[in-house]
Amino acid sequence: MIDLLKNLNEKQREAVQKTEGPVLAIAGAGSGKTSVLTSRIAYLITEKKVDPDRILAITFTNKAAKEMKERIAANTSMYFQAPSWVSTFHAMCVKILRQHHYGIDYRRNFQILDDDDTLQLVKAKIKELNLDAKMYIPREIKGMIQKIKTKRLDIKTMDSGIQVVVATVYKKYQETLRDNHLMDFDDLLILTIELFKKNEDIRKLYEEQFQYVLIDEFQDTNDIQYELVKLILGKNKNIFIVGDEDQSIYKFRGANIGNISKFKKDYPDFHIVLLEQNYRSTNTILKAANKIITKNKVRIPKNLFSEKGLGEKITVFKGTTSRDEVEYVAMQINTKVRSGYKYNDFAVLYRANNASRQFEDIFLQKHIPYRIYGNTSFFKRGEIKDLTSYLRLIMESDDEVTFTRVVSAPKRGVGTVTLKKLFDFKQEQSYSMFDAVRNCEKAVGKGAFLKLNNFVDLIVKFRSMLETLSFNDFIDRILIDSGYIDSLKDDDKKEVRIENLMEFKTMLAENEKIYVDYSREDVLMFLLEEVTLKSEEKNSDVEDGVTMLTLHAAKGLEFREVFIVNMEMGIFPTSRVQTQDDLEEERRLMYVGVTRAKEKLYLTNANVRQTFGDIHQTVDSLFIKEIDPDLIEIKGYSQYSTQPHSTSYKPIAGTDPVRNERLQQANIIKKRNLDHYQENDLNKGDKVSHTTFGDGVVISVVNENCMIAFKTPHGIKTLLKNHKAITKL
DNA sequence: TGAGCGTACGCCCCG
DNA sequence: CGTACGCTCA
Repeated sequence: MIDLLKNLNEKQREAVQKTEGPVLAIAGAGSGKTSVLTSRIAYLITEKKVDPDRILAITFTNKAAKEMKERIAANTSMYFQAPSWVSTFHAMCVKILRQHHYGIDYRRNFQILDDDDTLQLVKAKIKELNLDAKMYIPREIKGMIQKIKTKRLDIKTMDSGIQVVVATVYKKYQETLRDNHLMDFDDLLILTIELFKKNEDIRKLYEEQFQYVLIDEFQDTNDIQYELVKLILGKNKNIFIVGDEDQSIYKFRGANIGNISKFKKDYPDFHIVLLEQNYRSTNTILKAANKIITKNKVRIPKNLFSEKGLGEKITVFKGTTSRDEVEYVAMQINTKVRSGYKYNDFAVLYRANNASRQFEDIFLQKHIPYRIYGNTSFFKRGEIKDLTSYLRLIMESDDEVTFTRVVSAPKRGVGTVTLKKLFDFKQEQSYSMFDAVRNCEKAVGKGAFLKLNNFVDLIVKFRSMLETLSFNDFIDRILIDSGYIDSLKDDDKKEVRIENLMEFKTMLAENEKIYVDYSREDVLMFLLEEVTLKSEEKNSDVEDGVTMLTLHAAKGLEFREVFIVNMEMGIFPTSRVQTQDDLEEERRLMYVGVTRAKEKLYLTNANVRQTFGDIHQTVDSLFIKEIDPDLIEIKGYSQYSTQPHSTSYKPIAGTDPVRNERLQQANIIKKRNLDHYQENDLNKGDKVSHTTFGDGVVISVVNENCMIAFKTPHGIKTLLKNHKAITKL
């Protein structure tokens, strides 16, 4: 037990040992937050003799949950089992809802729709309402629906313009989900809240079970998550929350930094612990991070420091092309590995998942082992979606989205018109999907009726095979008997698709061995759940490899050396930034990225980049300029070098000089329109027009910001003065 | 009514 | 460059 506290400083120890009552730990980046959390749980189990099952620990990602479980197990040695309630909010909710599904009138095997599925559904609803998808963009409507749900907005008050449309689509969308025993990610939380509110006895069960509740990354919880926590706690006050406002990066999904203040109000007798000392990074890195984050106006001042000395300077590298950038990263890694570093010591961080591609290509070429975290692209591949949809349909017959997909893979001569008739008929008669098919002859006509019934016969046949065949044989039967494999024969990506399907099959087979005590239907249910809820970890079998991940996914992790790549305006910060708030969120993301590095930080970009098939000249990320130049050394073709531009440029080893020259000489380099930035000469009283908010009047201009009053429903907005969306009238 | 083909359009993060 | 949708033809 003494071991447990030995490696902690005084503040950390305090956070571990203050087990009773509400505790708020403000934990700066690298302040040993995970150690505190795991030590606290281990301390509760070993010292306070708390039953592991009576501890609830909520993490933000599945990866964090997994890591925490492992560390607790290590800390408590072999004597105690790790708590089974270490999970994300969503995973916890699924567990509760499967158990008490009857309390909210859902079937036990309800299905969870992922983002793509919900987008499809929103599209379908927009079409159903005969709305113009050009005017009402499905993506945006979906975003607004999500906002209604996470912010608990009252749709009755939505009575102007587009809001009426959104409210209508929302109602339809929600109806479809409920009628078909489907949930989106927000529903998992909302329905758990509903379950607890409707069934006090069930809520009480959990209040009594969980004696100790711990929540990580509290600054990124949203309103419904807060509500849920309150319900689970009830009268219980043993709540431990950890947070850092500077690392709040999930506003886009409803995260509310205000939840920390709310906590203080709701639990006025809270005990606060400040973890300020950083144990991770050199002071060069911390200075850069501090400097960047102080540009944010909305924050509590805080300064990270460590005892690690200054360390190496931050390297800023600008390649001519994006290929140069990638080659440089690869070269740096290889050089260092030759001098004794491990591939594990490096991480490549990017703003968007698609950036991983070019790194994958070059790493493969140069035999640099890597793994990619948190990329769901494998499960989003068409063929994998098709197969999982088959599995869903075999288990859950009422799902319109899935039915639509499977009935056309392969094509069976059933199209949109027939399906619309079928679904309308189903709705009218309140039939289940399969019952609707069996009785729809009058509604859809004889030909379509036969086709639909043949299809349902097939699915029913598959269902009967589930209990008798191994997963391996089961999947083979589905792929062959459905004609799916045959339909791929003219596909030029046939080999890759089949390879992917086989990979998925192997995954199922492996899981089959784990869940031996469950019915096969349950195993399938768990697997589908996992596919939806958890993101893949590609190439996880690599023992020593470079980690590639998004800046978001990097939160909570650390590496000896970190490359933040594609540091260009429009990529990072993203071109979607419109308001000062948006920009501050991007800046926090930069702060998170910078503070992942222990010893050395690289910021890289390229002078020209190909997007949408066009080659553009890029502009450096403003975050580079926010770092004190004394902390930086410049490498490569760079606008910062003392002899600006091409005079100082020398082709980098391993690149193709001919290609570079061609790029520079030929007249194919189009000036990028500086993304979304332009000089706007705005003054108080000016009339302006905004692409999203319409006409407005400038109320004030302060530095790079301006306040503009728009017509209802937009009202007064604080925007970036030089944003392209603004035009002076 | 469904499927195939051509055109238009898009830079996201997570559970 | 890639995909998703709309139009046209069978």
